[in-house]
Amino acid sequence: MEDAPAPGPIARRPRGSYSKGRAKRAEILSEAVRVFAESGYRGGSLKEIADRVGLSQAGLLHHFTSKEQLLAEVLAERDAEDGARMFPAGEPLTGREALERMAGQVRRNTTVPGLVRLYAALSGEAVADGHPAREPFVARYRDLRALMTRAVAEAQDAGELPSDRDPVMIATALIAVMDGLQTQWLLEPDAVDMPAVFDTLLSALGLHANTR
Amino acid sequence: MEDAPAPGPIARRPRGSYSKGRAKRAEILSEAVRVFAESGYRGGSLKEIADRVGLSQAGLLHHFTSKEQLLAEVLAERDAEDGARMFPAGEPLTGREALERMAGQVRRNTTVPGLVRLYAALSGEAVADGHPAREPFVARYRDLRALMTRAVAEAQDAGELPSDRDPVMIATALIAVMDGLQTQWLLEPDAVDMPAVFDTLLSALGLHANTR
DNA sequence: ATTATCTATAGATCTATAGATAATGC
DNA sequence: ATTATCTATAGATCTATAGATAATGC
Repeated sequence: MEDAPAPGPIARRPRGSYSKGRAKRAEILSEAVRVFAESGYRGGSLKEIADRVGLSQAGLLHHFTSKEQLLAEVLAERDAEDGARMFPAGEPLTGREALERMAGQVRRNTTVPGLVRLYAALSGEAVADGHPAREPFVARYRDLRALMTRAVAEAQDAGELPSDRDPVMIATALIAVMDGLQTQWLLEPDAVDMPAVFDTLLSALGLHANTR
Repeated sequence: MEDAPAPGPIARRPRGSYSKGRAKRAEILSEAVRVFAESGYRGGSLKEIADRVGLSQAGLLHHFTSKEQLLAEVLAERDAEDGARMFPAGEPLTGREALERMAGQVRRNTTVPGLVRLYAALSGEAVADGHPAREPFVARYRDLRALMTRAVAEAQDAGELPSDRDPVMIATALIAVMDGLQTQWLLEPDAVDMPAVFDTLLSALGLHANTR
């Protein structure tokens, strides 16, 4: 009805962010990863993040309307990036390949302690009712279980894994090992060889080492 | 030299706590478990604990000199209790028995979500440098790995597990699964059957179901 | 007399908002 | 003109301590 640019008070239209703003926003996101990794979401303060990117705390909140929104964007960014690495869209993997990607991720994790810390810290908090990371984490595990369950079932069909086990159980266990290893490794890196443990488990489960 | 009750100013000697005090102290400890389980150590406040046991926050600090000391006592108490259940002193277990105790603990965990939450929340925070729970957690995992490594090696020697795998790797993996399952289960209890996953893994690893 | 609690308070934080000023780009 | 920042501040917390009062038990 009144769609035409009404000659009302003043015709103002948003111009969008400047390039300087976009750069600062990205900088904030990556520094937020570090701070949340070190102190968790509750423990990490906006002031700490702001200081590290050279802004006042109020200046930071110009880019993100609340601490919660900042966390949401951090999680969305990490999920997109990590997911893309493990299971690139448009590149269908065989079951075996998916399992090997998972092992590859475990190997890679040893080189990015910061990100490992982020997930360890956040998942610990996220189990609390009403925590802003709870829903994202629920969804993440749900997806991951579905994905890995399919991979395990496929590997079984291809005769690369014994078929007498419920793929859901095996998939859930593999994800659990991956997570549990991170906690032990973060606490005592020299005492826990994450990739070795994971590979040992895969082969103990009967994944026959072909190319590996 | 001056050991005799010096006739100094006034001969004062501490009398120890009254029974009412000891009871309150125990009450505080068990409520602290709940609060730390719900909100973690950082997120859990002394006021919340004090309210629940019917004390003022300052009144609570009469029994524990600091929040950190309260946490230390919570951890010490839980460790003693949980450790005693899994590996009772003076009752030597065979490797197989130790593995079955572990499976039993996984089963039991499904009945005590509060305690599971406590460990999930605290281990997430504990990976941070300087966190008061860090050292206790490092020690706990170190001990647990040693214990389970011995159990796995023994089970191998007894021919109940394939012997071609490094017992340290298997032990570390089993502990990791136990922990990782808790996170997934806390987030979506109905989607994760912890005992079933753990049992499936044990049998997939070749632990032949005798009595089980 | 000693322990158990309370009220009050100091001293730190923390997040989010209001309102001003500086920088950027149609 | 709009975006990017800043300073200032409201309003909540939080832990720990000081100093008073109430309860307990040699």
